[in-house]
Order: sequence, then C-alpha cells, then structure tokens
Amino acid sequence: MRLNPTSSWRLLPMLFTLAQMGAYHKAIKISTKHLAEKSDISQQTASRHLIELSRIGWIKRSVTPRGCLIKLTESGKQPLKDLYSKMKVLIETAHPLSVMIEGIVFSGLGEGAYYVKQEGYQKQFIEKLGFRPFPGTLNVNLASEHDAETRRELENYPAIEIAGFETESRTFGPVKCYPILINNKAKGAVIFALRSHYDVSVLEIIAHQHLRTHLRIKDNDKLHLEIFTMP
Amino acid sequence: MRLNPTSSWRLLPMLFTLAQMGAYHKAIKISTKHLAEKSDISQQTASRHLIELSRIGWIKRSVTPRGCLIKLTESGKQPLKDLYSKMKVLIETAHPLSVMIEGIVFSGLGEGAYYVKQEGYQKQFIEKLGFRPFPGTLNVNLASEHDAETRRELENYPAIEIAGFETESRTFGPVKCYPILINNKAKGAVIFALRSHYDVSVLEIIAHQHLRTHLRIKDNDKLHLEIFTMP
DNA sequence: ATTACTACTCACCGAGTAA
DNA sequence: TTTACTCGGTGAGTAGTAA
Repeated sequence: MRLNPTSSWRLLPMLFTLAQMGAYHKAIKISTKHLAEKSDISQQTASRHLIELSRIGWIKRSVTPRGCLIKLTESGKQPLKDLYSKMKVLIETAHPLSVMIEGIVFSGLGEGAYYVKQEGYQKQFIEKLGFRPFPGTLNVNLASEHDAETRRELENYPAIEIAGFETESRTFGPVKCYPILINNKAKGAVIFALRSHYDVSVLEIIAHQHLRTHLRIKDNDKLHLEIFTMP
Repeated sequence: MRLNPTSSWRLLPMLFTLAQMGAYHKAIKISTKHLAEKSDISQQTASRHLIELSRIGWIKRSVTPRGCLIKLTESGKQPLKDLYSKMKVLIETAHPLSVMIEGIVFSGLGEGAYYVKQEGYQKQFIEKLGFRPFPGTLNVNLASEHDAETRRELENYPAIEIAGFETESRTFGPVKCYPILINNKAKGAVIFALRSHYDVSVLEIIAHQHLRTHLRIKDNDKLHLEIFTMP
C-alpha cells in the first residue's frame, strides 16, 4: 500500500511557493533571500531547499552571481498535480472515497459459496474487481452502532454493479459490491446481494484467496475493513 | 503581506489524510495506531497531531476506550479549501498569477504626471485599483534580458483595462495596468499606455504616495516589482 | 550584492511506558 | 486493547561566514 504517499510533504511548501511565483509556467529570477522572505524561512533554508529540489529533479535551476533562474520541471509539476487531483476528488465529491468499518468474523451457513461459484457472477467479478473469488464468503458482524451507521450510509455511495442473470434452472439477482482492504493488507470486496438472507448488520466478503487461511482469521476475530466507493 | 500563508503546512499532511479517510464528510472511527500506519508515522506522533488538530479546532474528536471518532470541523475544512483553490488557479490557469521584474529607477521627462492627473483616468484608477494615484510616475528601466522577456510575456496576460476618454481639448487613449508590490512593501501599479513614448524596456509606476519619498528611492536604485495579473 | 558551507540549536519524532 | 505522557536522540532550520 501507499505506493504514492503524496510524494512526501517535506519539500511541497517550497515547491508550491515557487509554483505560485510563476515557476510553474515560466523561468523566474529570484534570490534565495527574496524567496526566504516570501516563505517565511531563512535564506539558508531556502538555499538548501532549492538545492534539494534541483537534486531530485523537481526544478531546473541555473545559478548566476545575480540570483538564479528557476523553473519547475515536468516531474516537479507532478506532485502538485497529484495533490490537486486528490483534493479535487476530496472536496468536490459529496461522499467519502473510502470508509472504515470494523466487524467481527462469524461462521455463516456456507451458502455464500453457492452464489459466488456461479459462472455468471464469476465472469463479472473477474472483469470488474480484477480477481477470481475464492468460492466462499467470509461473514462479519458489524462491531458497533457507528459501524452500522456507516454501513447504512454506504448504500448511498456509488458501487460496482454486478448484473443479474439466468441459468437453465433459476434466476440470480443483481449484486452491488465495493473493493475493500482487509486489515490494511489483503484485497477483496464486500458484496451486497439485493436479496440477502442476512440483515444490514452483516457484511459478506469475497477475496481471491481463502481469507481464513491466508490471514489466519478465526471466528470472533475483529477485522478492519477499508471499503472503497466509486468516485 | 502573507496574511494567509497557506495556514502553515505543519499539520496539513495529517489533516489531509484524515480528510481522505472520510473525516471530511462524516465522523470516522479510527485508532491512533491505524492512523499512524496509514500516514507512515509513529502512533505517538499521530496521537500528538490529533491533540494539536483538536486544540486548534480543526477537528472534532471524541476519545473512547475503543478508538476515537473524528470529523473535520468547518474551520478545519477551510485550510484544505484554501489550498485547493490556490492549486486550482495555479494548475488550471495558463499564466502566472504574478511575475517578478527587476528594474532600475531613472528620471523621465515628468510627462507622466500630466496624464495621471487627468480626472478621466483618476476616477477609473480609484475604482479599479483602489487608490488615487500621486500625480506623477516612477520610471524604471528593466534590469536584464530576462526582465525584458518577462515584460513581453506580460502583454499576453489579462490586465485591468482603463478606458480612454475625451475632454474638450483632446482625446486620451485606453490604458492597461497591473497591480504591483514594490520591494515587497508598497502597493502600486504599472501602467501601459497603448501609445507610450517609452519603449518596451521601460515601466511606468504609479502609487498612492510619492514613492521616491516614501521608499527613499533615488535614481539608479534597483527595484523588485511583483506584478499581479488578473486570474 | 549573491550562494551555500559549517556549526549549533531546538523542535519534532519515536521508544518506553503508564493509565 | 486503547490514549498519551516523559524523555532522549536526531535532523531540520538558523546564525555566522566564506567565497
């Protein structure tokens, strides 16, 4: 996880200040002293930051006795663009990108496996979730009233839609699912059958592996689920 | 200056992480340990940051033995919104918000005063720049080729437009101007008469005060001009 | 005027740990 | 389990200064 941890915030203030002063668009001439005043740091720190920014290739800098010319490089614009797009989603989206839910593992009736195994579902899981689910579900009870509240709100957030289908013998209804991260480690998904035999205080989890084995999970263990909504 | 210095970057990473985890939109339940893992810092630091965020009122936090409920307050959303809107302008605007130009003061022919004094201009200056200009202009020569280049680019950036007008005796042409900050201290504006008797290597500055007195400027002094474009 | 080196300080971080 | 205290080490920021 955290493959792109917003590129470390350490040099962002300086990068942002430079960008705001025009270095995002053009080469600007600025002395470390002036830059220091603008950023409310010492001239020495400004100098050091410029050296570091230059070293990691975020700015192109040519030092002259009369000040220096500075321009952000394309790779220097990237962390700003990354942060911007994350903030855009955050602020302009009316729902959270992900919600955390805690649940307690329990043994269900094993009925989930029957549904998950259906090729009509499997094909869509592979296509839309990116993995072929282990034929079985892990059942968790929501741990607290706060989790139940979050579970209720989740219904309103956009999900991955799995279409219903028919076989020779019967009809299978449509399903909603959300990708999840279990205990901050394993990928999976929660599935909400629109006609589930469980109530709203229960989640059904599928994953590529058999989670009880893979994560050494047993009944009554508490699981931390990060549930991702669609943007 | 720097009345709103992007609200100090110190606690922004933590605030942003919380926001991304959903605390921007709803109360989330999260332990300091979990938060620490997500943010790649220690549990102790996470705890301390939460206390600080809570103390300055950026988050509402209720601590329970089993973790804590956290939600951003309105004033906590503000620094994120501020940063977002600054980044929006930065990234989605095709030109810099301001450019720096260095210039050398020289004495012109004193002709600027005649134009600046015209009531037809003055009324618009007051309305659009927010000050009544001292009747006179400060002339500066651009200090280097880089400054001349910036001056040329400036022509393409949106300006405050001052309309031309007629008196009984003659016609006065339209003028463009940009608000400026002189030596990071005094407010003013550069004016570009569309029919100027100076060439493009010269800037004419107006300000509320007599700048030579107010900033103790004399001929051949070097001035740092921050020239603000219109968004 | 500049930039940026070498010291040095101190604020921040994290280990240990109490509650 | 939690949260959050104390305390000691570390590294980021600054002062002084050379070039």
